[in-house]
Amino acid sequence: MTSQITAPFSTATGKDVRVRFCPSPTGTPHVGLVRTALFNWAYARHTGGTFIFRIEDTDQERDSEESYEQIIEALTWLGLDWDEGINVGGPNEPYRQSERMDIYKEVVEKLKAAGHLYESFLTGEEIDARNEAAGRAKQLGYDNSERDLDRSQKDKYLAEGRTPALRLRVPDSEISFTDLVRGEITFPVGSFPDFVVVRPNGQPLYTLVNPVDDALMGVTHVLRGEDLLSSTPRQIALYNAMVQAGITTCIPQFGHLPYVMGEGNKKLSKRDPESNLFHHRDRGFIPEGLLNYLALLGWGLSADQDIFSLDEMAKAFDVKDVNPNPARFDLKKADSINASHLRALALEDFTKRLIPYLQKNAVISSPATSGELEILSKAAPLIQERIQVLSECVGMLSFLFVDSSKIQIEEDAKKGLPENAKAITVAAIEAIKSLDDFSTEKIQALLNEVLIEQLGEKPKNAFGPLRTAISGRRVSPPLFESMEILGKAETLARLELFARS
RNA sequence: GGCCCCAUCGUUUAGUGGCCUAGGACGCUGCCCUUUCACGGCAGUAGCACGGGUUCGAAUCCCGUUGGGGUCACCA
Repeated sequence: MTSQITAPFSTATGKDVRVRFCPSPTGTPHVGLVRTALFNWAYARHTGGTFIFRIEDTDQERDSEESYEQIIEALTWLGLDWDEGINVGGPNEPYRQSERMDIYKEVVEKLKAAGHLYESFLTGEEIDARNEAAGRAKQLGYDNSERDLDRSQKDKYLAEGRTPALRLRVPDSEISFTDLVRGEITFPVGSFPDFVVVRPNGQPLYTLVNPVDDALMGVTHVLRGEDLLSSTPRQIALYNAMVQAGITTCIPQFGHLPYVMGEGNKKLSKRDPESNLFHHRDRGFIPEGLLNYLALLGWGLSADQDIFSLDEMAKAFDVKDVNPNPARFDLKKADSINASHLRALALEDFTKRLIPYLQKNAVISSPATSGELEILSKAAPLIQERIQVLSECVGMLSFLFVDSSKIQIEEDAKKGLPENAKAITVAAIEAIKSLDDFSTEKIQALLNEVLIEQLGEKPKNAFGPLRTAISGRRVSPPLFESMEILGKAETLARLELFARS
């Protein structure tokens, strides 16, 4: 039998580069998954190559249609477009593995005919038992003992009612490859046993289907998570068999992207809400910000620039520059990056993006009324530099959309107030009553004169109570602007309510 | 346990033998600006895991140690 890797690795560059994103539709999209999609996308765009989007739904137990749709929604929302695959088609249809079973059957036949696959009748328990009997460590797994089963033995098993799984005969040699992010990696002989590629019931497994589709779809660069690193030699062995069987011509190049870590020193768990892409969207990350931050987990545009656009990334991105060490998902930094992108948004765009968050929390109606939109258009510029994630607009702006009776004074807004808060408020009321031109400039000039000049209050003491009265919060948009938006009557109503409380 | 990967401030990164008494960003601290908060500006805090080599010279190359992570399925 063949025991060497003789197939060549892909040498594709530039427009010939073909990368893919091939998630399994299980659970909600994970930020690590998004990072993988992003790097593949960026590499395709950088090289001018092709980005393929395929779905690996060969696990009927765990796959769900809901998850499938969420993945598409995620990519669409993020703006990571693909050239070939789900919903857009292409020369290698279909792009859902569950619809490719006939193709796998054919490949399996070719592989069998070429002698690379053999029938394996032993069950898991029997394999364990054999290892125990042989004094062989259980972790070593299968012992390749059925490589050369003869006809009569097979018939005997068949007569017992057994059906065989199919295993790949792996080379008896070490396997090396040059990882795009880590350099040369070698696995010694015997690192892994012959592995199952088709279940006894004929169902092909990921171990077969993933490399087969990459081969058939002409994938030249496999950029994926570090967790797949140790299965790479197995896949190279399969590729080698496929090349020898005339199914494909070369082995793709591999690049293993570092983990996205969570708290402590563990891989960011699927159960951690911080791993959930939609959780971040709900908090108010915008695609620009989230993608920028995720890119920073293992890659950087330059030594001194953290903030960049998708386009800038695509221009500069090369897998070779990806850092191999695992990176911690740091929400504080992510927030800060997102805030920078929020500030960079055109005002109109920023305003539009606030609407769903306000609606979701019933701050404004859906669809929004023209009155609400008018208030929003005046209020949005006041908070664009004040929030980090969009959902903060709810707390910041809701006081502008209700009348005085609904204002609740938050606890921390009461804390720093001076003892004469009510006297100050009363003074402000008296002053404002006679003000006809209720504009920011006039309000500010007037209150400055009355409270600071005449009463001799410090600005902090003078305006703190008013802010609390108006917004119910310690942190709010600028005070005089807020008053102008509310109008004279509403402003007075709130101040009076506060003065009497 | 076998095998594989990883190792620069708290975090994320720059650094590919001399430009490094190690640079940026986030965080944190202080100051300035200021109607709170935020933004912005300025300043500060803090790191090459350890031990051997190689070299005139090492964060950078090699070996080892330690630490961390992953993987060893008829899941993907």
